[in-house]
Amino acid sequence: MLSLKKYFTEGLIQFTILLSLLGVRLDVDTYLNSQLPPLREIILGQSSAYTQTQFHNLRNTLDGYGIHPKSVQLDSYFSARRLLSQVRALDRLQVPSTEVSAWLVHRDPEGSVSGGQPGAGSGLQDAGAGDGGVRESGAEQGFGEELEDLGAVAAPVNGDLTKEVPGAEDQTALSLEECLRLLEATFPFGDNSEFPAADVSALSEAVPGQSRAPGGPPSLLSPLLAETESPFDLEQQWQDLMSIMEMQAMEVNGTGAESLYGGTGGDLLASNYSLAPGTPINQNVSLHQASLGGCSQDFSLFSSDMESPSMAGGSALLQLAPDNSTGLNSTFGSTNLSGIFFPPQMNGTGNETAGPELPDPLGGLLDEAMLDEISLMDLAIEEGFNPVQASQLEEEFDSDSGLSLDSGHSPASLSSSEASSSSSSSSSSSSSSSFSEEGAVGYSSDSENVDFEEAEGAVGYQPEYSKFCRMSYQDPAQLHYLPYLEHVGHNHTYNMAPAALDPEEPKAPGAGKKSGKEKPSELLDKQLSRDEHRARAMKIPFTNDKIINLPVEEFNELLSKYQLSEAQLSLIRDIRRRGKNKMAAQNCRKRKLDTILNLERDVEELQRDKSKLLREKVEFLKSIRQMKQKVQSLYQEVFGRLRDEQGRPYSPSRYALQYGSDGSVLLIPRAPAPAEPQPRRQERKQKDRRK
DNA sequence: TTACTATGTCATGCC
DNA sequence: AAGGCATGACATAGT
Repeated sequence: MLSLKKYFTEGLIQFTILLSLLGVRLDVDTYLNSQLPPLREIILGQSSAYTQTQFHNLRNTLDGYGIHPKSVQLDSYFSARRLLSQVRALDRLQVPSTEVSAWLVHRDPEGSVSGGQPGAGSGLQDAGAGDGGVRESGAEQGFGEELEDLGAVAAPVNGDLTKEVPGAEDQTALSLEECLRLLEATFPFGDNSEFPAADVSALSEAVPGQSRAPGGPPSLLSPLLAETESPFDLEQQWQDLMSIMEMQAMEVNGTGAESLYGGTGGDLLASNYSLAPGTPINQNVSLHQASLGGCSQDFSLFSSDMESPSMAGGSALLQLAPDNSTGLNSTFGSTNLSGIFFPPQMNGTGNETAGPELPDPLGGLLDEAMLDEISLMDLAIEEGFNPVQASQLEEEFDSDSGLSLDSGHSPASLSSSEASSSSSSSSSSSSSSSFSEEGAVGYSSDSENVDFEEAEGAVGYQPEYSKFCRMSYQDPAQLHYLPYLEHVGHNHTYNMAPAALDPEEPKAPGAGKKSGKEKPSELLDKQLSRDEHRARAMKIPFTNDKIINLPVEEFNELLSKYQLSEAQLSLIRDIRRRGKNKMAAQNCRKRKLDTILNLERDVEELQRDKSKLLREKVEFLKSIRQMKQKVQSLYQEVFGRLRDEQGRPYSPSRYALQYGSDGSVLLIPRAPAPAEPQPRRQERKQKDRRK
């Protein structure tokens, strides 16, 4: 199996790559579905989940085989963007069919071009871009990207490729998630490593002082900083370029969610910094830090965007978040921003505002305060999650890996509404069908006994199914929605074996009123229940139907009309008791069945709700992160523009901005400076932070 | 033959 | 107290 798996996957993936290079899209699903059912598992892993193993192996394969880049032209770039969008769409929409696309990814051997962005170019082989294009976790499930974006809670990634390779068996297993990552690593927003040289380099070179010097200081591209402001409106160019790419993306995925996800404004945000020249790849920067820190140079902030396409794509949120000043204030309150916005990577950046290593500016604010408060574990507790599930979910958040809240974790999740209920619905449906079948069988004898109902006056007792079915609290018609169940009928009259009949039963079965029926007596005998046989044997002068269903008063009156022996009376009472109990048992089972079905529906609904809430949570977390980044950026802008009496900028290591609850921003000394009675300078700026 | 399902029946508790 | 209902447990027959 293993050899087959390896052989097949290698061959198929390589072939797919070749086809992809030729512009042919290969639909693997056909092959997966038709001939070898296990092949789907071979390629995609169990439950079509894109396993981590394959995730690693793709990288392994690409790395090992050293796929070389083609000359990437602008068209190919857009094609790559389209493929990226397709991959995203696949991830989002839970594509019914598997489509494997291949891309050529390479690392610039010189690294000069790719050096500008973390994760760019190095994502494949180096994986050393820290949080760059390589993620440790390979969860390729539904919410992968969204959860990826939650860099605020993402655990640091050492970016060591070897760490991801261990245990990899299929060398060429390809997952969509991996493709996405590769694409992100190859064509990150603003990335220039694999970017068409004709485009990006032209843009980059067009900016003086923003050369691609690998070791160049990651100067902040804040438009407000005169020293770093490029005479060239680089952002505008990038916006134009990104708008084109967005149109490309829209072609693939026109959903509204994609706008939030796929990256409109997020691209813009990323584009603001995407061409930060010579921004070195901080190999040691954790994603956590990357997303929260790096204010001064923005490259860490940017790197998170690079890593998180969905994050970068949060344009709508990005623009909406600042408007929500209330929420922002409520979130930040009068937090002393001095300890919040201090970028950890300020030192060595060449920016004069840079200072020694400083705490993560927003980490303490959002990560610990916000994200902890709405931790998944809390959610798990509130929603009754399985602790294991919750921890796993949180772990995947931390690992910044993909996650399918629907299919992957919740056994039933995959909400039927969306992706969530895939597995849940499947499991539930299977059980549901079984239950339905059971229930239907139990109550399918309605039609079966119509004949007996019509045969009024027959000696044999026939339960009034129509009566008790109507009498039951549930409409029996609901059991008929499964047509095949109508044919399910059972004759449990226990008279199949004549030897089992009471010895006093008359040999001639035609003693009853039904004897005149056209049916053969033997057949009629078989249709009689044991009590009917007994009644006939005891020569009970009325039908079992009357015995059972007459009201007690009428029943007693009926008994009084006849001179019955003690044995006959006992049998009649037993017949009545058993008949009523039989109906009661049927009703009881029906109720039980309905209860189970209702519970099952409730479970499905709750699972859908859970999935929906989790998706909303992911969106909220994304929004929070975007707001955080926006505040970070604004902080940088404001702080960078501040000048003292001599016109010198303030050192971020010594000063910080404090955000007041009333919207004011105070410049305060970072250090408590107990020696100094008062701050050397305190500026109060009434700034409207809202855009 | 065995496992499972559907149904009937009994015992019991409750109303 | 009797009758009826509900239900768990068991038996039986069928698949």
